[in-house]
Amino acid sequence: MPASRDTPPIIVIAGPTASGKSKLALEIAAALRGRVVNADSMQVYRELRVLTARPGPEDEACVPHRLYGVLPAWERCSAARWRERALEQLSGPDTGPVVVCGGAGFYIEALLHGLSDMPETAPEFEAAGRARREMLGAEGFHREVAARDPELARRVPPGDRQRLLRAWAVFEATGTPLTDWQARSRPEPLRAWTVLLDPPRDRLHARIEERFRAMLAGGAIEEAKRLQGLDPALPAMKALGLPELHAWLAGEISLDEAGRRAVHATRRFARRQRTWFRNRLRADAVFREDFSPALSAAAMGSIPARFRDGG
RNA sequence: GCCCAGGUAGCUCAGUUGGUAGAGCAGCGGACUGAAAAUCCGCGUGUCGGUGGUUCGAGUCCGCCCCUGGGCA
Repeated sequence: MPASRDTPPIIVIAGPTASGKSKLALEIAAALRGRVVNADSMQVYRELRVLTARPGPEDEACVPHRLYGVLPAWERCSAARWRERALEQLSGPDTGPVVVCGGAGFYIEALLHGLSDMPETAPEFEAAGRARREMLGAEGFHREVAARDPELARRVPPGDRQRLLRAWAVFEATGTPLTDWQARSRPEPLRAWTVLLDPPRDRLHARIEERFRAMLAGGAIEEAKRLQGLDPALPAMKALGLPELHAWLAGEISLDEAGRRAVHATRRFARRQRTWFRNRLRADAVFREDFSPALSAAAMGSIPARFRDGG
């Protein structure tokens, strides 16, 4: 059954960073008279424009872009928060297909397959967990999590502080193991047509490098300066290139070195994205060639009629 | 030309009194249910610069040669 009457068709454009997603999404949304919805965890932050290669005003003038730059950098986005807002986009007054575009595999999965329903946990619990881990050490903390949620401790190694912290905090906040919450059923999956861009590694690497140079020329330094002084633990402060530019601004490394590190970090990120998409995303159409008008036409052509209708 | 210090994995280097090599980084693969551009997990054969010798056995000891850095002339 196609998407129900009150839900617009969903087209997903996924792929590693610098694979040409935004451009393709724009073209598809323009052709089908739909809109682009951001599925990138960093492009949601208002102050991050250059460093995240966010679509510019010209693009937004051409086609409606949603969920880009919608949160200030000092707030914390999350898959759940993003998902809620993305769902709003599916039930809003707009017409035309929704072209979900982004490199955050986790976000895309959260939207399409949902997250188990569970209460939010106040940030204090996480802070307490951090202190606890500091005190007990990695192994000790892992054992403590194991006492509360053995199933999770089995899955998650002691080194994975983020997941352990989350599990600890959820138990402290709710008295119920995270695993139990996660065992709750997820909603019905949403139907979507998923296009994956997966260009050759060498091309991707070259593009990442030239793109970073363009970012520097395009105001990345000013952008980084404006974000100096914010808590480096904030998600927005983890944007690729930002810590590196901050290190340069602090006089710790040369600009060249900052560039090398940023490009390097971006490549590694692209590798993780490919792993996710390759193994976890169920793509309906995969394009491995470089971005081009021909690819754009082919991608467009892959979309079945029932996903084109703006109903 | 002489003296010294080095030449070991793509890079930086370990290698105990001789028992046919191992870390970090890079790279690659993988995981992923409210931080995800995050957070983790796994994967190490390489003419030990070359060559001749000593030895049951040489990255390790000896000779010669080559290369790199530094010093003295």
